[in-house]
Amino acid sequence: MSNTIKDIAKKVGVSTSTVSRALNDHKNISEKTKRKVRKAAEEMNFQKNSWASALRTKKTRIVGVIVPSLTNPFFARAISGVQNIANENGCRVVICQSNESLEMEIAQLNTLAASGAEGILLSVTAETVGSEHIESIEKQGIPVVFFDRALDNHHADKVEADDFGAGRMATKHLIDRGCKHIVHLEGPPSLRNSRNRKEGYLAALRENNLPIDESLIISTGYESDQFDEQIIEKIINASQKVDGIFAVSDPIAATALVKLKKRGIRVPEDIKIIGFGNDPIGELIEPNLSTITQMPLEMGVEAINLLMETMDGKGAKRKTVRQVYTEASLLPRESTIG
Amino acid sequence: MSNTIKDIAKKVGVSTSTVSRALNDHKNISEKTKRKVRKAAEEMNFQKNSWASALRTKKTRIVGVIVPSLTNPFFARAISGVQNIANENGCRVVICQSNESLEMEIAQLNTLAASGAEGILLSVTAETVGSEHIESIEKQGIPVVFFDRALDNHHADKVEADDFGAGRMATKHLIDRGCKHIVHLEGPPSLRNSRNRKEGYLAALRENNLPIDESLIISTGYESDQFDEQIIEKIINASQKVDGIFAVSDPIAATALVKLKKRGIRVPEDIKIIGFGNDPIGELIEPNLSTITQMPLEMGVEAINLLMETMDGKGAKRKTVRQVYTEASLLPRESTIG
DNA sequence: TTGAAAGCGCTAACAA
DNA sequence: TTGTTAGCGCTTTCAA
Repeated sequence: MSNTIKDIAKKVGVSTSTVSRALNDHKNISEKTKRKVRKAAEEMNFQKNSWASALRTKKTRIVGVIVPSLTNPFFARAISGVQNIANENGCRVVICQSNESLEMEIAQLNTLAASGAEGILLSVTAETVGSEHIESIEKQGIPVVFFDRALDNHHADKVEADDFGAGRMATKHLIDRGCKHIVHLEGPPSLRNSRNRKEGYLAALRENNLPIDESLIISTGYESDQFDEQIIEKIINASQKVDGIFAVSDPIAATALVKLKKRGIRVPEDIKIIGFGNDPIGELIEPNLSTITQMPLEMGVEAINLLMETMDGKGAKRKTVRQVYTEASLLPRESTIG
Repeated sequence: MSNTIKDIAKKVGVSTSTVSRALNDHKNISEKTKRKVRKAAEEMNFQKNSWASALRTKKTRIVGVIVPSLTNPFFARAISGVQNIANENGCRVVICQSNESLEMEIAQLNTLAASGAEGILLSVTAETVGSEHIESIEKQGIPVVFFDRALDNHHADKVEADDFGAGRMATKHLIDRGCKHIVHLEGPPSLRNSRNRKEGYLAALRENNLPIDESLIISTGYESDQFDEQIIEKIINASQKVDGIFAVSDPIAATALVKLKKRGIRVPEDIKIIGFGNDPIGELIEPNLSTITQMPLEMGVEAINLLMETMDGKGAKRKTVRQVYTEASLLPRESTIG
């Protein structure tokens, strides 16, 4: 095993407490001693035993991250952002996937709490409705920060994309391209993001004096395997001839695009389609999919910053809830322009 | 904070050592005492402090996993397998992504070692050539098990897919469908997987008395953004008319498919294409992509089992290297059948 | 079968 | 500015 502060103390000729303080940059230690101690630590390749430290201080420097799925490029990227900042600050990141299952989400939260996570970054599942399980974690003194997917009836800090603005931007883009009868493929209404994107869609219609036709709002999931064949029927058989589609996600948009093409419908000539999220898939399908880009890395960074601020808040519990919005922007490609 | 064994001891009326032993199922404790202690622990919702335990026993029950990228559905799934088994055995899993960078891989290995990982599951980057960095970890007594992507000149346990067999199967499938001039889009030769898939391709050609044409073997990466436009030129301008393509990955196969279609080449009529890995993208492109399915979950399970066996090996260091192959199978779709 | 006591490596109150 | 000392919660040797 590696060296301990005792070894350093012996070598430098001071006490272990002086070593500990020097290493932790305590203010009451002379620069000279600090230098000597640090030099010795370096030479001996000292690694502080974080369990001993955690045991003593009750600070583990562990943060947990729970995402619905690691496969989603968005989350993978956001996690990179989290890891970068966390590591810079001497924190370890423990990553968990809930696989869109509330049961898993609860289990992961409890496991994280049991393993001493000092804070948790959470992106909820589409199944998550109540927030008792989250409150129970917070009651244990572990702060939770939502990122990307938040619960709106829960008072915790949140980092989200501007889903409303982005939904409006996407819809406006279709309108600008001449669309009059725009379908919205709506995500699970349990998710705040889905609802906000839909609200953006509705706002854009209203602002451009287009009628809102409830039959053009069709429910689906986020992933392509949740795409139901009936959606195509509904689009084709709509009372008004559909000429635009705004989908809640790129996989859904891409699936719709492919299936419509199979039915002989031309994209973008007959129907223009825009997705959401800038999934790599959009560049592979034909025609390329217009989409909304988010900033996953930045979102991860914002979230971990918020969390660490709270963690280091020395018990001074803040009463305000902070909400950070990251930018989203339009990425027009062939499926709306071509 | 939560209860300690001291609290349990007080409640049950025994000593802390008895509680500790009862909880750890020590053989010299009567069943009656064990029952009482466990009941109390349950009632008090006792969570053992793993740092105190780690500090004392020097066993952390932490395993690290390093993958090139979390975005890859294959790795995300393999990690699920690892997490399931690890959690069942009271282990925590720390996940890191190396982003296909050797420098990152080295950094992650060192971070994991410093945070006391007792074992590491590693899927190397395409840049990884030497194995000094891995040896240096092993010298610290931390066993490393390769999964999916292994280094062949390194004596550590490995869990891999049967890339050779799968490459042969894919190529044989094209031959069975009537292809005579088959291009292989080859992955980075630094990766054992790439080489094995290519060897499978060559074997299939040989076994079916087809000539091997070096100009039909074209280098590329694993990801679609590593696809070079020149590949298309090479395929179109080949001396012999190409009628089949076996690509090292689905993203590469899908990109080739899309770009060939843009050039007016029909798939599968003119050229049949098969990829590797069963990426969701294969079902979204038109025509659907034939592919090879692997068993990511099983691979993760095998890998963590191997690692835990070694970790729990009570110092009895094994001298043999174990190698596990997981099955791969053919998934024919429209791009070779249609 | 159980208990007493020491100690893992670190930190922090208190004393000097 | 530095040292002494006690103790975080757990395991384990030794003794009973």
